[in-house]
Amino acid sequence: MILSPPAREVMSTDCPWRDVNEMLRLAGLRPTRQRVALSRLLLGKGARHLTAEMLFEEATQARIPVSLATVYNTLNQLTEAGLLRRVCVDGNKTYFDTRVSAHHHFYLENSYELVDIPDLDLKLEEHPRAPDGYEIARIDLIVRLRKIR
Amino acid sequence: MILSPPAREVMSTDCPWRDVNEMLRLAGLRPTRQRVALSRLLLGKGARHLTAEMLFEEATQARIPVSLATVYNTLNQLTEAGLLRRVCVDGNKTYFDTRVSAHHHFYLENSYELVDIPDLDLKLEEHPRAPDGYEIARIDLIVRLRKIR
DNA sequence: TTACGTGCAAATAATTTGCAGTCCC
DNA sequence: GGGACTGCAAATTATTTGCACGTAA
Repeated sequence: MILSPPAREVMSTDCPWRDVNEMLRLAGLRPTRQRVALSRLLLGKGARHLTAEMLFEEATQARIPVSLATVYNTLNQLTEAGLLRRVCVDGNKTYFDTRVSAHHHFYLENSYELVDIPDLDLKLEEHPRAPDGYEIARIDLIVRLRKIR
Repeated sequence: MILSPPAREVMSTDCPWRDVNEMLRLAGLRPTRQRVALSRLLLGKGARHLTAEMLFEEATQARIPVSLATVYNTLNQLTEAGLLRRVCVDGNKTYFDTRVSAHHHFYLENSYELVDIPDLDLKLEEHPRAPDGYEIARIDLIVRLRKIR
């Protein structure tokens, strides 16, 4: 089930209980303890880029009892529902981005961090038209950065 | 060891024996049976996008006795040497691109195929400047395509 | 000769899945 | 109460590595 953008906008601004519950319900997911807790961690503080392992770690620190498998499942379900976006950087780790609107990324090769590129900095390319018979599903632009010296 | 662009240009245009041998030697790799054979498959016919598994399959069909591990090792060594470029599309498969100069890709989501975007079709974006202290290592642009209907 | 390569099988790493028990509606 | 969800452990997939043997210089 795909959530329409406006619905998402409202829900993710901050993170009071009812909103997360409702968000999950709208996404067709039962608001269980684990899902609610993970959603709050994810969406409670602006744009974030997390791996499953990172979120699991955070949950553990926050004394939220949840298994790694459930973290994976939840991330996949929220992605499915359009509440998260999968970002692939280097093949051996999958990042999940809490900002789902169109935007691009810097990848810091030294620290393995993913950072949003401010829209202002990017007068977007006239992107190529899709070949006949195809439509553009999405455009991923990743600028890989390396520390100088 | 990194090969300078001009050297590469010359070597990869076609694929006579001596050139591949020399190419490998210049890259600091001993031109063994397997490496020579794999290099010819890779570089013998224009731009290609292959996974290790695909190359292994091709080698097997061509009666080239080589192990999957050696295919992986060779791909990594050639990438290291700047003769191939790693492209990450969806996290669970690594593609190797035989074209190492700057260019971008279409990814066909239905067939899991990677295709070069003709340079003509892409008036390149004024790409964002790197933040202070960083330099741009590389820019990856992937336009994901989906078949219409 | 001798260091570098190769093949195989075993090791890793990230992620998924099967299933028995648990919890929301 | 019943189906959806969770946790655990086992399975999968892509890739890497250790080591005995082979081969190019």
